[in-house]
Amino acid sequence: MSKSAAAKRLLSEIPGASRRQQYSASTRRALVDAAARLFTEKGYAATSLDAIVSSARVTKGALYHHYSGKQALYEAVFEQVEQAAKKSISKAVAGTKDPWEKAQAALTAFLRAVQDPSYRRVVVQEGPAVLGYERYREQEEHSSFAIVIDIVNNVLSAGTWELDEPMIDTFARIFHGALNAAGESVAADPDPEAASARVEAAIGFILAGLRSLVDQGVEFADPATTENA
Amino acid sequence: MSKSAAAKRLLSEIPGASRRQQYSASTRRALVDAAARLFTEKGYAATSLDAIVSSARVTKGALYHHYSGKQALYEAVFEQVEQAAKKSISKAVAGTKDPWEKAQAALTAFLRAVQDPSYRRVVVQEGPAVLGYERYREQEEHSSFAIVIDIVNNVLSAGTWELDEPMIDTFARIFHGALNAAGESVAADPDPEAASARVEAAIGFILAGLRSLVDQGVEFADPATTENA
DNA sequence: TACGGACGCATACCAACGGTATGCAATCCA
DNA sequence: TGGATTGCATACCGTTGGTATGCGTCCGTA
Repeated sequence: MSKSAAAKRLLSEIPGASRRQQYSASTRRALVDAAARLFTEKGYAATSLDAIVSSARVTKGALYHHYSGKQALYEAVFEQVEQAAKKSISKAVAGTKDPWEKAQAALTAFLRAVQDPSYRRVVVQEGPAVLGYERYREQEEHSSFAIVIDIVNNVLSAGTWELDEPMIDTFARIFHGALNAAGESVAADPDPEAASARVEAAIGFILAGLRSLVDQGVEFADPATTENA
Repeated sequence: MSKSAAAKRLLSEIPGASRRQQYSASTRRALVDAAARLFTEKGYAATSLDAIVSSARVTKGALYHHYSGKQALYEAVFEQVEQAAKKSISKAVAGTKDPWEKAQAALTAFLRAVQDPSYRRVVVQEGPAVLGYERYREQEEHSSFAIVIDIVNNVLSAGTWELDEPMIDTFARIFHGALNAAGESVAADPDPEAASARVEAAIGFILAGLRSLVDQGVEFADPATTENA
C-alpha cells in the first residue's frame, strides 16, 4: 500500500519542475522511504544498502548519486522523522495560550509523538550512535528540542525572576531527556495506556511542584548570578 | 601506562587458580581493556576486531574462544563500565541518611560518573544501539538505574502517601533519563564546571518543588488508584 | 530541430570486516 | 606418563559499504 501510494505520486508532484527533476525527486523519495522502513524495522547496522536499493527498485549507483553514503541517507531519514514529530507537536499546542496549560498539552503531544516506531528507533535509540553525538545534537537543536526550549521558556519566564539563556537550555535538556526516556518507558510497557497515564501523572506532579515554587515567589538560585567566592 | 599495569598484573591475581586459568583470565582482561579503550575512543562501528586483538596482543582465535562475537565483547565492556559507575555512586551516598540529602548527594555523584568518557560513549551514546534496546534496559536494570530506583523510593516514600511499584519505576525512568541527558550536556559544554553548577541548580530546584508539595501534604493523583470511569 | 554536454543511473568491481573451520601446543588429570 | 582437554593461532569465506566506469536520456541553445 505504501508502494502503490509511492507509485501514484510518481511524477505527480512538484508541478513546476522539469521531467528530469521530477524523476530525480521521485527516486530520492523512494530511497528515503525505503530506508526509513528498513531502518525502523531492522535498525541501521542490520540494514544493507542492497536491501534499501532493492526495496526502492533502484541500484547503488542511484543511491550514491544522491547521497554521499549510508550515513547521509540515514540523516535524511532522521530529518524527515524529526520534522514529522515537530509538526505533530506544534499543531497540538497551537491552540493553548496559558504557559502551564501549554506545557501540559506539549507533554501529551510529545509523549504521543515519541511512540512512533520510526521516531523511537531512528531518533532516540540509534540516532546518537549513528550520527555521532555532535551531529545528533545539531539536528535535534532545530526540531524536537526547539519545542522544549520554547515551552520551558514560557513556563519559567512566567515567574517573577528571569533566567539567562544557558540556564533555560539546561532546564530544556533535562526535560528533553526526561521526555525521551518517558516515551521509551511507555512504548516498551505491555500496557502503554496505563504507562502513559503514569508518565503524565508523574511529570504533571513535577510541573506542579515547580509551579508551587513559582507561585510562592521562591527565588531560583542561578549559579551564574549567585556570588560565592 | 595502562599497558604496563595490565602486564604487571599478568599472572599476579586470582591466587587460588591454576596456571591455565590465570592465563585465560589474563587474556580476557587484555581483550576487555583493549576493547574498552577502542570503543571509547572510536566507537563501536569504527573499531575493528583486528584492531582490538592487535592491541590486546592476541588473535581473533582467542577472542572467539572467550566471546561469541563483537557484540558479546561489547557487552562485557558495558558491564565493566556500568559496575564502575555504580560502585562510584554507591560509595558517595553511603554516608548520608536523610532522603533529600541522599538525593542531592546521589545527584552530584551521578553527574560526575556520567562524565567518564567510557560511560558516555559505551553506555549512554552507543549502548542502546549496539545492544538493542531490550538488552540495554536489562543491563541498566541492575546497575545505574537500580540506584535511581533506590533514591526515588526513599524520597517519594517520605511523604504521607505511598506509591506502588510501577509508579516508582515511572518516576525513576524519568529521572534517569533526565540525569543522563544532563550529564551529556555537562560533558559537551565548553565549561563543564559552570554547566555542572547549572544542572545541580536546575535539578535541585525541581527536587525542591517536589519537596514543597510533599511538605504541603498535596495528594499525588496516582492513575492506578484514581477512579474516573 | 539538431546537437553537445550534463545529468541520472546501472554495472562491475574492490578492500575491509565479522565470523568460521581447522590445527596444534601447552596444561591438566588419570 | 599418557590421553584428553583447554587456549589460542592460522587460514579462509561471505557479506558489506564504497568506488570507478560507462551508457542512455533529457535539456538548453543556436
